[in-house]
Amino acid sequence: MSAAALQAPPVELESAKPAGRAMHKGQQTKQAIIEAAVSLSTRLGLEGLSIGLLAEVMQMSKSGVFAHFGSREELQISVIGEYFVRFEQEIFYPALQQARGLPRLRALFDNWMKRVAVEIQSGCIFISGAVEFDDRPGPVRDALADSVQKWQQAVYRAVVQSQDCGHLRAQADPAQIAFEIHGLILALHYEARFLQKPESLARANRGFDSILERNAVQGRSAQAAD
Amino acid sequence: MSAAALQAPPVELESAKPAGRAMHKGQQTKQAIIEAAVSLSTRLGLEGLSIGLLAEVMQMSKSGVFAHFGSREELQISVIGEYFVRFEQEIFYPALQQARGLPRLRALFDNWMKRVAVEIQSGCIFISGAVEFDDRPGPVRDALADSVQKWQQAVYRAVVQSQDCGHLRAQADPAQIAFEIHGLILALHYEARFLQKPESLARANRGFDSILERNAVQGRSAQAAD
DNA sequence: TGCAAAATAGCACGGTCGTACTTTTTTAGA
DNA sequence: TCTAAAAAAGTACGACCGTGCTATTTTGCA
Repeated sequence: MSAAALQAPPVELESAKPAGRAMHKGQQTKQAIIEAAVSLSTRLGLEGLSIGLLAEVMQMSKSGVFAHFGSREELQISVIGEYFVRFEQEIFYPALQQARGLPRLRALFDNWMKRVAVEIQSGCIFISGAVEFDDRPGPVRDALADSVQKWQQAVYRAVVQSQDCGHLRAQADPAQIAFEIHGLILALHYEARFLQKPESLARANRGFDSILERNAVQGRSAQAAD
Repeated sequence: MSAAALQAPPVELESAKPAGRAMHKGQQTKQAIIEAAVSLSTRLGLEGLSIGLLAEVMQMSKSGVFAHFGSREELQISVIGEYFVRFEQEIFYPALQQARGLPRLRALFDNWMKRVAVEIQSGCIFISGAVEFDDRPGPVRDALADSVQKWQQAVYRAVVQSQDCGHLRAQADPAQIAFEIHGLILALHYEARFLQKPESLARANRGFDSILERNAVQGRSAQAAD
């Protein structure tokens, strides 16, 4: 027991501060490496991310970078984790400030669109990763799928809440709505980033509006909706 | 001029037979290599396709394979060409047998769905390639984008024809409809292949029906539709 | 059937990759 | 300030990559 107590790092406790909480040098550079790795991965994909290139960007030696992770897979998993955290912070949490139901669902989609508008230039790990790992089982694929599904759950809940609030038809299938929203985002990403069609952003927005209209409450003057 | 005539291969004329038209040995094996390459590329992506692996599959030497193409890029372009031809033959041409308008559009989508149902196991070069080459300009990207756009044009035309035939509302934006169809296919591929959700096939079909309903001719009893 | 030409194989090169092992430098607490 | 531990660098290895160059084998027409 006392041996275990010795192994536990004595610091760690004042963990309140979000970004700059007292880190040792190693943790700081590890965080810096991960951020550079995320930036590289969005552009080159998780498979295009190499330790050599990462070391070059960081102006470190390959082995210096490598030591922080122990394997390439662990590095990739760290990247996925960081990417997911940003996803939450940029899209999910801000949307929580909107009222439950349609307003929040709208905010979720709008924030998502804003993000994709940026990713048209850089790329999205959840999309490129799905292609890279779709028949390569293992911990990286699992981490990726977990993150994506957590995110999809959030969208799904927002749809269900919109039904509960009477903003969307109760008979509508919420999973079908989430599926179609997902399709719009994927088509936007494909056509804007690969085919370079600038009108895609407006197309995705129109598609979303059309989904809401089609699933709006009928008859009784559409209660709180918009 | 006579020199040009000499360079033209003297055979080539009885080109009627679809698969086995009189080839020299070289052209036969080249075709066999391309077919193996397509099979590998659907699973591993155009970037995952390596000459070494291809040689192993073909039971040939690396240099033997390489000589047919002169470069990896040329090999990739050949794969894209072959893949496109199959796309046409499996999806596009059969749909032409249906009557112009909604029936043909439906056939196009149905054939497409049948194909994607298979690609859930293998993969789709037009999807993985878009991710791999979306910020890598060059002849491969161009070949890929050309093929995709040719296919999208075909879908677009089928939509416009459905309007011309009075099967779909004339006021509808055909490009928007094509965009949303594309989204359904992409979501299907993503959720079925990566997330392994078997209900995605039904979701895509429901989405397509919903697009048709929403854009059906109003009032006057929907002329020839369905 | 012989022979040029086409097809295939063999081999080597420089490059990048992930990662193991060792050595040096930097860090931070007593 | 001294020193053990943490962090980083150095080096090397085996694997695979695309591709050039040179043999060897196989083809198909005169």
